[in-house]
Amino acid sequence: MAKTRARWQSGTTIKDVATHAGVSPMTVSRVLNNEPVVKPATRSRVMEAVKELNYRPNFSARSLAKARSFFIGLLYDNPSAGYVSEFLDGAVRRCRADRYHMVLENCSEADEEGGDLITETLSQANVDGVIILPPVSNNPSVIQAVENLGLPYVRIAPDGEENDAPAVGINDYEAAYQMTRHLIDLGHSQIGFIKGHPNQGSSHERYRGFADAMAAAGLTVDRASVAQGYFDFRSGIEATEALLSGDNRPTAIFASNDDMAAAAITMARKFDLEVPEDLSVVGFDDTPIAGTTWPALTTVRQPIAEMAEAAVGVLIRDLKGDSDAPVQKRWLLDCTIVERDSSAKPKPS
Amino acid sequence: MAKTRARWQSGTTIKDVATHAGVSPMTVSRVLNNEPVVKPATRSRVMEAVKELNYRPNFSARSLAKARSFFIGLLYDNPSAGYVSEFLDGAVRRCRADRYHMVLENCSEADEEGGDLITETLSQANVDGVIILPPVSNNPSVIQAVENLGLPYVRIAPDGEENDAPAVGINDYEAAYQMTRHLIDLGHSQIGFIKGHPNQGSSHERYRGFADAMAAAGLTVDRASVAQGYFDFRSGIEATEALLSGDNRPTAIFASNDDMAAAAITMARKFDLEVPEDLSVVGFDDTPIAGTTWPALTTVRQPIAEMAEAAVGVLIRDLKGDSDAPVQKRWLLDCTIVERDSSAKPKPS
DNA sequence: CTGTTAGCGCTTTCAA
DNA sequence: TTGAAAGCGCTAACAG
Repeated sequence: MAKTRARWQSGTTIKDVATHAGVSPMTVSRVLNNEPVVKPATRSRVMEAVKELNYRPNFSARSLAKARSFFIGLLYDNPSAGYVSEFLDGAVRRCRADRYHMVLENCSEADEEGGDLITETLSQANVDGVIILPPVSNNPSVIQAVENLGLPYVRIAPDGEENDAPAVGINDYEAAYQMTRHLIDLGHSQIGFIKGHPNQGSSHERYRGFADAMAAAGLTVDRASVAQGYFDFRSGIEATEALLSGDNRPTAIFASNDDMAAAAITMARKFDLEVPEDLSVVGFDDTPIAGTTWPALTTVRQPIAEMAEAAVGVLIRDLKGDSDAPVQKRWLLDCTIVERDSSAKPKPS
Repeated sequence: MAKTRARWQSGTTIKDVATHAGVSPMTVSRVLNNEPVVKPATRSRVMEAVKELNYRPNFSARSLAKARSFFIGLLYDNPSAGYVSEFLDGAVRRCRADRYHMVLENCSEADEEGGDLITETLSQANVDGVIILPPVSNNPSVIQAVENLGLPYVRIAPDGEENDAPAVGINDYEAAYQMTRHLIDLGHSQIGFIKGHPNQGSSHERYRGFADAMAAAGLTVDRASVAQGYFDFRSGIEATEALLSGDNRPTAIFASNDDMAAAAITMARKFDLEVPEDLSVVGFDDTPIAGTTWPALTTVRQPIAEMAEAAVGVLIRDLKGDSDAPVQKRWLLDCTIVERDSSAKPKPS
């Protein structure tokens, strides 16, 4: 017995369809690729044959002939879990519209291997282009590897402006500015801020947004009202303790991410402060945690899925090569503030 | 000027390498595929040529010739974010060992489309096999579509036993049993249980494990000590309230997942109960939330990455077809209990 | 151990 | 508007 052909192949080829429809394989190909030149009558004849034979094109063959794989690689490391999966949603959705597919590549070992692993993996994956998630989007050796392969790529939320490859990110500054305004508009003037990890660009942007909004409102930001955090829960605990132990206790705390905001809420209780009555707490990111704090957290929602769609869109456009105009290099999407229950007017004291 | 060839192609082919090394293309192919027959001297000569020419194999061509794509599809919907991303880690890692790659397919629209979308997408994706995450692993129309395509597949944590395709899951019953033992061993005898969503098989298994452990210890489980939840925070709040309002207030609460356990911790405070001094609370899943409750949550850790590795391993073995022996159909991996700060001995009253 | 031949299934190119 | 020929880059099968 002949070794069965791979099970995923339906077995029928374009040739069978051609015979069945009484045309040449080439015509079938044209129909399948939606080329407009085919006569409607012929087209429908072919379509019928396709249906009847339950024909499925072989995409390896197509890739080989077209020299395009219709696969897009996604390089990630281990950002917050929610980030990847929400990103995937957007990316996969956008891909489907153009019949592309996402291939995943974990880059956590990229550092030791110095990019060689990426090079090998990526060329095996046979992708037409690559999307690079943070923090990999700031990893020079990975970027280098991708460039050496000659692959077009889009970076997500990269820190610096070191190169001119397209990048998609969020407007951290603006979002932090608006969130600060939200607190100010509620009537707060003593606002504490918990910074993010100093090795990440967004930390600085968020702080800038906060500081500028305060300044614009004529409010002062002194040392005592800013605490250093590192994006994790534990550091949020310590930062909050510092903020709440001072003389001029703030009536609101703006943490640079949700984990630290959750910590602030927890810590408030140790100080016998009710949230939001005695202390408003707001975060950033709208991670799942925001829905499981008590009270539920007012926070900044990143349009992660939209970023994904944008990134895939840019890449596909590039791949198609139908944009001769110099492409825009940097997209900054706007966030939205999700008002839940952890922020309110300060108690009239 | 000729249309440039796709950028991901290095341009050099197996033929160039062959010429450069003074052998036939076939020999190069054998070297590249690690076939042991090649004479070491020849092999190294080829390797050098590969290096010098910076040759990268074209995987579409290989796929076409081998009738295998080396892609594995991952069908998911939207389980908890952490689940997907941890699963991916394990899957991608395991794939790399055999030079496979993961292609992602979102199935959230599968219900309306009745499987047709999946059929189309999947045949385009050109995958050799498929791994199906919950809750899709219980979606009959998706399973049907995959089977129609003749694709081998592995389901993750499916509920029933309706079919005999391979499946990988965790031993919910055993884990719940052990966690209950943990509480009993600490000295608790009044233990409240918050059930999970009744439409999921794991809810029942976890409850069974709890009930059996209690029975085995000679402890009674009455109506008042079991509350219905639905896996979300809100339902955990209500369930805990019910549990804590009764006459025989429990000294420990076992929630069927972490979200509900987080709710239990929150609710305990409303009742002026300290955790774990007055009330122990334990969860299930070890989601990121478990690290951001206060106190940190004792919970059951699922070996998600291991499940992924197992699933990919099974699939690849099947794909290789090198196992003639009837394959095992169902794997149940063991969980581990992560003891943190939310469980302790009951206060001597 | 290595080479030759003949495709894999589709698309490009050119001709009709 | 359609078809014929000639590969895309690689590997199975067979010879030697």
